[in-house]
Amino acid sequence: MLQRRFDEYLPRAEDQSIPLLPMTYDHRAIEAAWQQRWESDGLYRSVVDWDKPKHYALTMLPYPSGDLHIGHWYAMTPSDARARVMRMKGYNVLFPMGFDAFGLNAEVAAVQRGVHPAKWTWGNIERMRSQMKSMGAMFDWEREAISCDPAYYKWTEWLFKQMYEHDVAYRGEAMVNWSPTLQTVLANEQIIDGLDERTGQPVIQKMMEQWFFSITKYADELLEFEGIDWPDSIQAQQRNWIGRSEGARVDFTTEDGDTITVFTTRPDTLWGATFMVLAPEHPLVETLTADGQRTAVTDYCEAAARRTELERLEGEVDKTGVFTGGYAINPVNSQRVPVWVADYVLISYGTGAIMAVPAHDERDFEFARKFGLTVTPTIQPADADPLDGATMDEAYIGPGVVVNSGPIDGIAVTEAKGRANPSIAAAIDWLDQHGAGKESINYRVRDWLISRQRYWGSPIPMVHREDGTIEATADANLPVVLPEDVEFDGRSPLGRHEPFFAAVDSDGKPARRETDTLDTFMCSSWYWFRYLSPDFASGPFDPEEAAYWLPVDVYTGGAEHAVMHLLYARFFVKAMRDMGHFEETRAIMEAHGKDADGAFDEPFMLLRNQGQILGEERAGDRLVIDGESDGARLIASKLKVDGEAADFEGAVVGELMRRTENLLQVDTGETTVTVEVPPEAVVEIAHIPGGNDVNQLKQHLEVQRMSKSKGNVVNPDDLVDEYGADTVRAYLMFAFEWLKGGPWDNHNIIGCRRFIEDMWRIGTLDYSPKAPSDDADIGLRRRIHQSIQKVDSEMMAFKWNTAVAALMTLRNDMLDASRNEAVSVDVWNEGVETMIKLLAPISPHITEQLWRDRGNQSSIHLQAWPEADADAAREDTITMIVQVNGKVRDRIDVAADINATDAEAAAFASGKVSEWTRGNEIRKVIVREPKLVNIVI
RNA sequence: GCCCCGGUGGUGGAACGGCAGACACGGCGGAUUCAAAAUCCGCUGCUCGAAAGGGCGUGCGGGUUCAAGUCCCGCCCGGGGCACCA
Repeated sequence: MLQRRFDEYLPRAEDQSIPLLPMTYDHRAIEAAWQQRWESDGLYRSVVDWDKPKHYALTMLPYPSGDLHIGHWYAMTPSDARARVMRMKGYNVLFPMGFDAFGLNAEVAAVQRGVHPAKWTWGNIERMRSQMKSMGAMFDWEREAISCDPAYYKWTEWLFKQMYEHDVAYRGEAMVNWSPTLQTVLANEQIIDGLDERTGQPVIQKMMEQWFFSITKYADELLEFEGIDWPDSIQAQQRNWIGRSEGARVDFTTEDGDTITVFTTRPDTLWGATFMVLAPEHPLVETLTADGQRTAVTDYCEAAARRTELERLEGEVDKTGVFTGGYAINPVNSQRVPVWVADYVLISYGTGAIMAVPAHDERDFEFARKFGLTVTPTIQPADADPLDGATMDEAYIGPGVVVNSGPIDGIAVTEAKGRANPSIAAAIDWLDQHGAGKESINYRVRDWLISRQRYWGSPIPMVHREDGTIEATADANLPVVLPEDVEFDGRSPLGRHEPFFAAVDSDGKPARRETDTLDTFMCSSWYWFRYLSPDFASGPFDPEEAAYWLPVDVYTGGAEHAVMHLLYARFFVKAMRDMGHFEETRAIMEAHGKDADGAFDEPFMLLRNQGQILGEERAGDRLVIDGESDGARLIASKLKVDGEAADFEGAVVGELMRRTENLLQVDTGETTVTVEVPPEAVVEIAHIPGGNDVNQLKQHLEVQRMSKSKGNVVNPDDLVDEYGADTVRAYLMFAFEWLKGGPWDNHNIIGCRRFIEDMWRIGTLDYSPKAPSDDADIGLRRRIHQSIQKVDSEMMAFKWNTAVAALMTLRNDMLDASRNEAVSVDVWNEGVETMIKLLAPISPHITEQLWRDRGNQSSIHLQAWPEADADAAREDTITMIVQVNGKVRDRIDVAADINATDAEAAAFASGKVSEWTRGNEIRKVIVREPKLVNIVI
């Protein structure tokens, strides 16, 4: 029988500092005591040791927003568990933590509360650091880096200066995104559908002089993912974002002699270019416009400027535009083509001007038909009547053969892009020979706009001299410190704070300091270098540390950073490499015999993105639905939430089980009905007054991100207090597919709490066998060693749910063994110790307590990771599947090493099989020893 | 429109092309209890059947294979990214 030995327990006299074992499993006492003890022992300090293999595990650093969120736990604790496994496997593991502390959010939040951003941020850091400690993670706090600390941003500034001196950073004028709400410019990556991704407010396009990083120089290298193991979706997103298109740049000449350069992916259709279109912001619009058209063009451009990007993208389905009155010459056939202005051409892509080929481009076709412009086909599809520009009713996009195009007539047009398409290759060659244009690659990605008209960020270490030139602040004067005695009124105070902006240049003349600050994404583009040596005073990182720890082996964090942080980080490493910042590190690596090739091309060798924890799913509403069935589902015409059966005649009444979009799964008590709620359905929701429709219903039922305003926040502190960090950690790993995430569910956590309590029972059981048997020993050892194999491989693959499941299965086996009392004490102990070790990365406190309580002096977290004994794990009998025509008809226990002949014989000996084969010719027998026999009749 | 990822019991989720539904929650039945909670034992995809056992089942339709949740083709649906991108 299981028996607890609560009353037998006494603290071990020889080591009073080990926390006392509580009488019962008391997670509060155990967790607090061990966290303190680990800290005082420096258990998680990581120090360079060239005699041991290193492992740099990194998880994205939090932004100090106030409180630690369950999402932080979800992201960080599996990362911690993985780092712990690597440590137990003998690696010297670095697992640091810090804070991404600058940024607009902190500034806005602090000012709203009437607190200084510095005070607000540092307060939050204190709070979150202590909350993080309650996770029991193995963070090495000695290496903490905080981006708003002058000791940190000195090097952010220094790196900016390096970029400037190496022509990677530059000041330039460009059309940029300006947020009137935030009173600052934003990077393209921070704009989604014309809205600022943080506040959801519209941004407008403005011509402004700003600081940029020329990330476009690295576009091609950033498209390469060779040698790194990153998720497909992140690679795809980055490739999409970079948006490489192969084609040509072609110069058209206006009648005034100006050049209009266009980019096209289809130079083979140049002979069909019957007009041109400029973006309203294009610099040549002004000069090209004929007097008679001036009013119309000016009005059009002004109207376009007033519209936000959002309206331009979403509002206009119909093409608009106006003729400038000007003409240009098509260089391939010297034809005179009219030049139009239209906002379907974007100033921010390509050259802001296009050649329009209405016959073979849908947008140009629509425009040409609307304004009565000439359509000239230059591609003839095979097996079709000749295309007629006057009568075509849509643009032809497919393959064929080139026509009406002089020198390239007759060449095949395929679906291939770039030079792989014979017609495009021929056109490019022709352009090249005639000096009319050249092969060109265009990227969608723009240079990274890094200046912000905000206060709470790293200062840009530049001064504007009286003569209008710009110079960098001398290294000796870094960091340029952000002043704290400022007043806030919605705009950045720096531009009005004379003690800050009054500077002197290198000649001693008065100068004005740059008052924009750096995008906070720059701070987080190099933070993993600072962790290596947060106090290092003569560079951003100590090459001695870097040589040992770099590169980062495993990086985990949210996929929302796909085209921001994760792209910038890659760019940064490449730029730092090209500026020579890793040369000393490389030399040290090589001196230690470590291969430095590729160590500085990419920041993170392996990347995994956890999913997101959403608010708890809303179900259980009582629904009354009237509608008609289309066979598969019920189409609702009227629907009432929390209504009564009598509300509609003949209605379906039931409980909401699940909602996806406008499809509801409704449990009527007898069956589950799928209900579709079309937009025109009449919807009544008791506590939402007024006219409701399917959108209110969605709102009402939405499973979504947790937020304070929605009141669906799961507070990790409360969970930890109630269940313990060990249980919460295990639950977060068990309840979700880690890479996917999902809605929070408060009910299932009890299963993990039971599991942890069972671990306690097993670990504290005073076991003695009643009837020891070798069979029992062999059986349990098999299960133990199979569990080691399973848990190890699942953890290495980030499959935390199945790793925990395997441990739960072992728990069940151990509980069975404790009841049967047939295994020897040695095997029982082997099971207990293996379980403690395998669980240690997931639930570090209870395992430490049990381990020490079993008389061990050293921490569980310093023990070697269990290695599976393949012989012990091997099954000697297995269940062989016998199929007839692929259907399972019998299961037979056979020796695991059975040969094909015996397996077949065993299968035919089965009575169940002969019932199915009787009277039939055996056509074929497939034997997959030792697992399966399939008899085909 | 293009790119990426998904769709499996009441729920979260398991399944090297080879026993679909591991593990857990919930549910049902039982034990214990004066009773409840906790705990323990059994059952739990749907369906026909008293049972033995059978049939059906991984979004839909085809295909490859002795064998398909898994591979291929074509759809539908959901999530994410890009998008008047020249």
